[in-house]
Amino acid sequence: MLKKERQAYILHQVNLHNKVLSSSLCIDINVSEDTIRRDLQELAEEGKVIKVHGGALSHSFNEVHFPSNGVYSQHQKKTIAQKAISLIDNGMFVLTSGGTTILEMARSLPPQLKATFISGSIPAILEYMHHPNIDVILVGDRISKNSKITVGTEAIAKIKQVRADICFLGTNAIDLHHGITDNDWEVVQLKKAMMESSQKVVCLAIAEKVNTFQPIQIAALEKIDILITELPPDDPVLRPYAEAGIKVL
Amino acid sequence: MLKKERQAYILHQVNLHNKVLSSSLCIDINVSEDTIRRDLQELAEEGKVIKVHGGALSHSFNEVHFPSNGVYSQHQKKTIAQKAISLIDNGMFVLTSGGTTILEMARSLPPQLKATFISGSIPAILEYMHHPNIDVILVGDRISKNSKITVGTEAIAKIKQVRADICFLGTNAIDLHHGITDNDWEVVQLKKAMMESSQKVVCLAIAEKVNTFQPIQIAALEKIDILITELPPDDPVLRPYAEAGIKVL
DNA sequence: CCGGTTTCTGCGTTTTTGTGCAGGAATTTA
DNA sequence: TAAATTCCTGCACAAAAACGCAGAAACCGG
Repeated sequence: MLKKERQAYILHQVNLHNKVLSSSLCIDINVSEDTIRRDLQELAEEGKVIKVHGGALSHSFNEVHFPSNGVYSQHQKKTIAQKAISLIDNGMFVLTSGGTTILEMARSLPPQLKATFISGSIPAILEYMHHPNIDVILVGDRISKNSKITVGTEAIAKIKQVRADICFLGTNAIDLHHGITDNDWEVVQLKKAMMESSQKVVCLAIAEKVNTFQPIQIAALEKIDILITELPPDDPVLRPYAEAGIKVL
Repeated sequence: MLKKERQAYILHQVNLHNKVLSSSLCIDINVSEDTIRRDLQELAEEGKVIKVHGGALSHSFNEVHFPSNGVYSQHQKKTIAQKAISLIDNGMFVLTSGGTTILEMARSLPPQLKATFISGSIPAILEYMHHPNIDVILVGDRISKNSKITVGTEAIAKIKQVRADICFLGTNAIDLHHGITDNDWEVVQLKKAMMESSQKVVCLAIAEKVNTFQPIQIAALEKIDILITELPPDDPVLRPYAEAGIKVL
């Protein structure tokens, strides 16, 4: 069998099934694994397949277009993300809400981190999926198109079954009187459930949102364990929160 | 034997078998390998064949190689998508699996369609989410990074609770003996559940996948109500399926 | 018919290409 | 952490290609 012919066959298989194992290929066409590996390598260099350990993947399937740009206050959110990540250890169960700050965190997770992330936020899930070592649990239910997150009783029931180590909430508004607040009733229900299911509750908020409030309360300040903003922990704006017993990072 | 005559013969062979080995040719026409090689070279320069190490390939062989848009067989899949969409009416509950064919269908849904779509496939969900009038139910559980779909007992249990009107399966392999088959155990479990929960089962498969099979069976042919390919319904390849009682579109 | 030229073909040698194998490194899995 | 795959590197060997060359056939104008 000719080399080109073989490669065409491989490419065909990959496109048909979206993936292919080198072991099965070398039985199929009866050549050594080395030959297959070299073929896959060439095809990968030409950009026709994606080579992975043990085989190859179709290019088309793996390219999920994700809108990574144009995030509001991206720099601040990156700072917040870094602080948040320092709270995550290997083996942890992590609950996260949606929101661009969470998204930024998801993108910044170190590749060697092994943990389990649970979320109903589609954009966040997309990011977690790209991570090599993270197990992803998706919370199902009806999808709210506005917030791109699953909402509803099913979702809440599922979250309540979880016993997570830590929970990260992208926070829309936080102040001393009202605690954390939001403007979407369904999302509020969800976040409440998330807080109940976690040992530790972490709020991520850019400084702009500190000392603002929204119509619906998620929880009082006392329920929050840690508050993360892009400001240094000793910033005067944050002083009252620290005094209220919240650990400020 | 004249040179022209020889080249005509070679060209004929190439077009007939899509490939040709210089070694077999030189036994065939009883000339030295050099002569054959020179002939092939000329034919290649004229663009009539593609010369490779050890022989030559027909041009058609190589043309199918890589569609620039990224999705393999996109045109066929668009055709399939159109046929599939004709089965969906307003108000229906629709279950869908994952796969690029389903994705193509999701992209082609008419904007005025009002229906409820249920799926665990992340790429499909992304498409449904962009649709103005569709309610989207996401099936939750652990995410399989390979197939970008939720798998596991929770997902299966949720699907079994559903009573969908119709179920669209992206099909990896279908043949008369084995029915529909696949190579990912978890995905198979999921598809089984989907079939059980639906009034009507529709298989979407490009013609290439018809009359092929994979290691694990999803269901026997009898369980399928409708089969959609890009071919016209009366294509001889599909005749046996129609005779087996499947409605072929 | 005849030199001279061009084209075609085959042969021997040198290069290049393709393939498999052995070992050790790296990565995955139990 | 240990065992098992899989991957990579260098190597050897075989097949094929490239190259130069020479003999043979065809072609051609006188």
